[in-house]
Amino acid sequence: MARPREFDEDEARAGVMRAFLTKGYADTSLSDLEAASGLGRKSLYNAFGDKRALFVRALADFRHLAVAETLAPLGGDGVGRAEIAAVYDRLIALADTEIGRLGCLICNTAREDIARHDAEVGAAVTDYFAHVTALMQRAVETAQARGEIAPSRDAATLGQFLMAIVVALSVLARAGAPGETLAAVRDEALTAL
Amino acid sequence: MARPREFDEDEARAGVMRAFLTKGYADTSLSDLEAASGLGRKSLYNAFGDKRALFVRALADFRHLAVAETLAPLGGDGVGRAEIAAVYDRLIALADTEIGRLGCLICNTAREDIARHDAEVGAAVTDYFAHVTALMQRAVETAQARGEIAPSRDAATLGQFLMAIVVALSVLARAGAPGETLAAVRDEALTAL
DNA sequence: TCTGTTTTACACTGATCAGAGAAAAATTGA
DNA sequence: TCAATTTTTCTCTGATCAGTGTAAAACAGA
Repeated sequence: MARPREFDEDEARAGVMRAFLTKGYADTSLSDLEAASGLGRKSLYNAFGDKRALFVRALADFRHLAVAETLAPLGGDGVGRAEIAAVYDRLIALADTEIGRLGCLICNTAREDIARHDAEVGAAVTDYFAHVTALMQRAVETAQARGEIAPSRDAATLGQFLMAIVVALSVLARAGAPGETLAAVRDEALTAL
Repeated sequence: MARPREFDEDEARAGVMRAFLTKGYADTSLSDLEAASGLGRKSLYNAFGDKRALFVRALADFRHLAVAETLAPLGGDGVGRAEIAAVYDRLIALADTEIGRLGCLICNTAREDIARHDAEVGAAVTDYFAHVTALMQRAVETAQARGEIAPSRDAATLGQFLMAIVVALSVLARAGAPGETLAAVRDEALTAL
């Protein structure tokens, strides 16, 4: 039929995601993306489209990765207070790795100009935050049913608060905050429950 | 002596700060800075130095502005729980304004590549977070002395937690989160005290 | 071996970037 | 009115930007 691809698409996308994590959308050049993915420019365009398309895909890749790994404890049934704590623990452990210190691609993107002018990018940010909020709220409701959290507390309000802690931990990790600071944030957030 | 300046330096710096708030360091062009400040390129360079120098000054300007306005309740003596709440209320009120929706220049900068490679910029981020933490810790200690917060709580840990809430509110404001979300974060954070 | 198809490598485009050079314009002191 | 000084306006530079055009390379089927 035709010449086969010489690259692995998943590896290339992982490299692209890492490049955008490091420098954001605007400041990442196509040369950066070539280097990070190992692909030539024309191959990148041929396989994924233009820079914006690459970024939108990276946002989706990051969300899937975050849901599958960092937020994994909240994914199953019967999750409660322990799983909320487990997510924070994962975030703190991640902050001790090279990739984790790059922060959260969605949180980082919230600060970019493209999030304000590109509806799809803006929605990716909003939707992710809403998803984290919903996961947290569900865990709160289960925890309340189990008696781990007082039933008088509003689960939706707590869900938003617990999502904000995820955001704060990601931003502080990117800012290079020490592990003790992240642990302090986790401890007090859990105390609030 | 010589030809006098035709511009007001404070106004120009305010415009520069707004431009960097909107698009960050890397994505703000000198044309953007010209438009935002009302100055020609050569006047900008003559008065302030290069783009990096303009940015470093904008970071300092933002910090002074934040300390003098948003964090003002924490500045005096005898500040306690009410003043912590007042700071969060100011942040939430700010999020309802055009400038407030641009977020916090320091938090935004934490995500930029320049914060990782430029020591002075990185220090500006770290120092600001440390300053907010110290202000919060001091308020906690006063509140404990007054009996507003249990003396068994660790003031340093609470200070870091309360700083993280400031960061979260700023990032969520930039992300366009509704006021109810910000209020939920504030309410639960204060409940934790 | 040849044809058709896709991927690859590489040079090229016009636009924009940060910054510098040159000279006119605007002031003060002489 | 003139000299000295600084700000301003404008032009220019080499570099880099995102994206494209071209053709060689690598395969499958005939």
